[in-house]
Amino acid sequence: MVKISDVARHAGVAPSTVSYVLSGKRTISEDTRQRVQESIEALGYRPHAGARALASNRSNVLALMLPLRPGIHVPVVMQFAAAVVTAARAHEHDVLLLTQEEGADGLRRVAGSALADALIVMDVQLRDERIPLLRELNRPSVLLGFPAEPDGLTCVDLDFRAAGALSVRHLAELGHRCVDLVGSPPEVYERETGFAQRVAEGFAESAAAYGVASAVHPCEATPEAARAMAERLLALHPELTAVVVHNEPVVAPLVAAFRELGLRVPEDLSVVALCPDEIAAQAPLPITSIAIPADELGARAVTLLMSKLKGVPVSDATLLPPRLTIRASSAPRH
Amino acid sequence: MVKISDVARHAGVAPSTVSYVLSGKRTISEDTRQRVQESIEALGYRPHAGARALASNRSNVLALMLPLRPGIHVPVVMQFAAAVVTAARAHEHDVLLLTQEEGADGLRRVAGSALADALIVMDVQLRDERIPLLRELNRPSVLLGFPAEPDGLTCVDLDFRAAGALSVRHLAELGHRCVDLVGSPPEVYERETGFAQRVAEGFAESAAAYGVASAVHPCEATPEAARAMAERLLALHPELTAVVVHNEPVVAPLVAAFRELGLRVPEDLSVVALCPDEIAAQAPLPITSIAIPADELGARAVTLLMSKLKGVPVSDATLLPPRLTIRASSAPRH
DNA sequence: GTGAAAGCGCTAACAA
DNA sequence: TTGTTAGCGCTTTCAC
Repeated sequence: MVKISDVARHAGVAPSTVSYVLSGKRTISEDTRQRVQESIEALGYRPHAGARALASNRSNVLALMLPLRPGIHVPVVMQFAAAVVTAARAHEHDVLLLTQEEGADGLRRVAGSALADALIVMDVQLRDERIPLLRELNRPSVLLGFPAEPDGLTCVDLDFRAAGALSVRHLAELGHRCVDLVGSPPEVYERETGFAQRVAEGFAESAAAYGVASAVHPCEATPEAARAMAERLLALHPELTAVVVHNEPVVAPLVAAFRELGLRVPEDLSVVALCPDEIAAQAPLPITSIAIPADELGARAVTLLMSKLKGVPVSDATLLPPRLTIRASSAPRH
Repeated sequence: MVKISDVARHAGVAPSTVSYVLSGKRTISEDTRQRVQESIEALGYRPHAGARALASNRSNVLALMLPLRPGIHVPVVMQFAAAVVTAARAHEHDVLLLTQEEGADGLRRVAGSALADALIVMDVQLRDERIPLLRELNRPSVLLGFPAEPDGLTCVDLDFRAAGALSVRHLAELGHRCVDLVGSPPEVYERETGFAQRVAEGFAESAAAYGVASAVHPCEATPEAARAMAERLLALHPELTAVVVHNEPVVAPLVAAFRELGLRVPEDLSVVALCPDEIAAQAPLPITSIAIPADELGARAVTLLMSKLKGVPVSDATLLPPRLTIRASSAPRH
């Protein structure tokens, strides 16, 4: 194995000089830098990660804990992971993969053994055993999502309130005057003070602002519930011309149900969904949608961590703006 | 930070004794072991990963390179990754995540810097820039899939030939006497001497063995091609009662096409697919299928690496047996 | 602008 | 069965 002293000898300098050329932590004459770089190339030198971590107290590794539980949409997780790895590499860091299964112990382990300098935790629950740990751990961390008590933690997420508002805005601008929200299952609203509520709030506020008649309907995540919901909505609001859906499994069945009930989409009824792009794009009728911006979330999580590692303070909450992709399911009211 | 000397002092032993208690590399009296363990607990000691890697020349980290390119079915990748992490943890190892994008350089980097002890590479292409590197690198590796020249490399994959055979066997046992294979796009057969051929071979051999009439039809991966294929098959073989599909995007469209042509599935025509379980299970009509056993592949890849790390030789090729899941698309011929 | 040398925390050879 | 100690390869302080 080629080591720093080999490079130093080859270049006719001290090992510390090689180290400084690599780190840029002190000024080196152009001449020496050149020679050292050439020696590094010539010998194919790569610093030993462990030795580096030991001496510098930095592993240059981020730990990323991903959920594997059902209900999480897998492509979104992968997209997020890929974005994290790519962003980390751009900052000379590597990524250690942990599964949610490992829980708080896993985080404690990689932090305690100095395997990782910082932690990214996806799929944060409102009451999460990892939260208290992350507080006491003296390693920077970023959470994807917001727990019940986010104070002092750095959290990143889609701005769900803005997403709810944006869905209404899109429909209002198409001329719709009556829009209902088909939401998540009832227990999601009861149990969590989380994103489902925020979508509903943004939806309701924006509807009020646009003078659009609106209502929110929690809905179980089954095709049968979707069918029943479609019938109920038509019975309740004959004047309904647009629907926002925030409930992934229900998107396709709901559209199918409306069609079976004799409504044409988008001619008679426009549909906007909050769901992963894969679901919206691959539906029989491509659905206008607002997606979780997994790429941006991953990249942002990493840049936040990098700031924290440098000691630069960052804001606790980062809410990414929603983006709406117009597909075939929404059209002007007529 | 608690270090090994703190534990040693607390337990009244030498640091090396603590090390040996942890590694089990020499016999320790039950009494000492007990005291040391208690001190470890009491102080919350965790060995410094970098120091360990430096002194022992082992990082206890596996690098896992995953594909993100389109065409790869994402849930399968995630499932594989999860299995690798879980298996690695069972062997006291962690997993470093690399993206295919990093290519050979990424592997060289993590191997050269001693970040990882061993490498797992998924989605191996027939002509892959990483293959020559893996040969010359003095780190054990396992490939998922088979390159053109697999000699000397440790490869793991589904036994595609057996999968082809199994699909026929299932249908033959249901009484079908005429079975066609709708395969991958033509260029896959031309370009690759890989899994597509092996499926076709296993299919053809098994058909011959069961005395079943059969034919192989490459098929483009589009709904239109699926529709055309359905028409063509019916025209060619009016007596056809079963079809095997090895072409993910075509599974659902093909079934739909047969139905539109007046055939009932499975009453008039049985269908078996080689595709990820998600696709088979979530089709409008759940499809009897043989899946890529991502869990087993991941676990096996890790155990193979562990053997290699211990210096135990392993066989070059590991072919996992196919498993067929019976769903609603296959039934006895009548 | 550069060098010398003291550790970082652990493992494993050697010694008892 | 246990202790002593010499590194592992790097970073960083101190010195010039």
